[in-house]
Amino acid sequence: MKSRILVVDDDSALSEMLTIVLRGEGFDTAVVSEGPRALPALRDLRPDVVLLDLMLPGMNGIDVCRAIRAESGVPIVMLTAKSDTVDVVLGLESGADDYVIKPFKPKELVARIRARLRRTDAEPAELLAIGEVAIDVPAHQVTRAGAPIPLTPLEFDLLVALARKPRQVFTREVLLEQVWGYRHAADTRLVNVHVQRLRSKVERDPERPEVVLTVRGVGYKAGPP
Amino acid sequence: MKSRILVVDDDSALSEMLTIVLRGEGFDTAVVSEGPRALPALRDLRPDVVLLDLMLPGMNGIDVCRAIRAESGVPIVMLTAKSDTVDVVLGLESGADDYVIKPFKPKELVARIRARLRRTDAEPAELLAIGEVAIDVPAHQVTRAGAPIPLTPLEFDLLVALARKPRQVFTREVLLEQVWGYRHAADTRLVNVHVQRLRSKVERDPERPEVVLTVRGVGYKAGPP
DNA sequence: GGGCGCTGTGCCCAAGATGTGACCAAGGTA
DNA sequence: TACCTTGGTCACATCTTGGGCACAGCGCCC
Repeated sequence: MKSRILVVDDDSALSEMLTIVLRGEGFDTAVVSEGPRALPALRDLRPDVVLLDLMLPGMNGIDVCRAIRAESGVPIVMLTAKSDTVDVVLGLESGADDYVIKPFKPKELVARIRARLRRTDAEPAELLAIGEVAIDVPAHQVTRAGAPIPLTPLEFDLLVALARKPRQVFTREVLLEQVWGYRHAADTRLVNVHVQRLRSKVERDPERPEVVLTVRGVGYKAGPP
Repeated sequence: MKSRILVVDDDSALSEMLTIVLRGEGFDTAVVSEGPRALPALRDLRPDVVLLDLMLPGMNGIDVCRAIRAESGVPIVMLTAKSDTVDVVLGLESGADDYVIKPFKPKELVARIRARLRRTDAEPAELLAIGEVAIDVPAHQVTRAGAPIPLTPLEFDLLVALARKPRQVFTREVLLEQVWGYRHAADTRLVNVHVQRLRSKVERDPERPEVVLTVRGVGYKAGPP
């Protein structure tokens, strides 16, 4: 059974691109280019996900989002122009479930949509937290105060491994085994380097880590409390 | 051995439902309906997981969460009303480990709790205490009245060795063997020096040790319980 | 083919941890 | 009291550990 996606977007070039990408990934798609037409389309098509561009003429994307949410629990993924946190926060408050920042990679968008589809019928998201950093494991996304933090796959796995047992110390050997899959300890400096890279992205002040802490002579652990 | 779950929730309908579900799944449960009662319950019951309703508005759930975290590493799973609020909550650095978004299916909640238990149960938290000094072995952390005390690896090992058999006297030779791994006694003054360094960090008044006591002519022992 | 992002490795440096020697203080004994 | 043994204190040299670059190989996507 194909999943149906409703695209609400007034930029015809973009919506055409989206249509091609999504059809190529095996989704059914429909496009409406004006906000007010989103609601009728929603009722007719009963899409599984709504993809909503925040920049719409006539009706603000936020208002469209609220209107949709008022009468349906359908997952809404928003497209926003910049990483402007104000937009993101507004969007989430108005009922959007997820957002993607332009410019985005088609693969990323698709991944995000698939994650959203999985989540509605399966289990709720596995959400981990270290301090004010949130980790959405199935969506493969890390955010700090709502702002997304891009991580490489390895960095993500490393962070998740630590976050799943918060406050517990992991030796470098254990991390090599759990994250890298190395059976017998190789060069443990590898871990140092990736911890440092992870910190440079995740920490507010990498000089004073709060998320990934060093336990000298032992290893690392996910931060306090 | 049944796992104990402490439910902190002021919504009696919900907490009743939770009790039924969790008992049906083989957990022991206890419910407190007011935030301030959570801490005493925590000390009495020593639950394996705390299930904490955020109880918006007012957000006193956050305060309860912080209070719990200040004195225990017990896993905290939060119930929150909407996915929108998760980011907000995270910004408050409450110290929760996991979040479940309402409305949730009972089976999902149980799955999440089991996952959390699996993570922490793998290595049952080894908690030692000498007087008011607490030692969390897997976390490699020592605290006095909630305040963390930084120790070097050697100092930590030394303290743990003593704390594992409180009141039992260890000769310097035995300590050298257990902590340093020296097979045949080297210079035992080494032990003196490190005991002294340990005391300077751990003792309230290093002149009058209460944690690491000297037994003249024999060795050292962990202070009275 | 070209560019880019991810990963792994080598090298250097600073901070921290450890071991040792010398000296002092306290307690016990003749 | 004088002396001896035991433990505590301090200072310092050395070793270890972790962090910070820089760079090379590789795979992937244009």
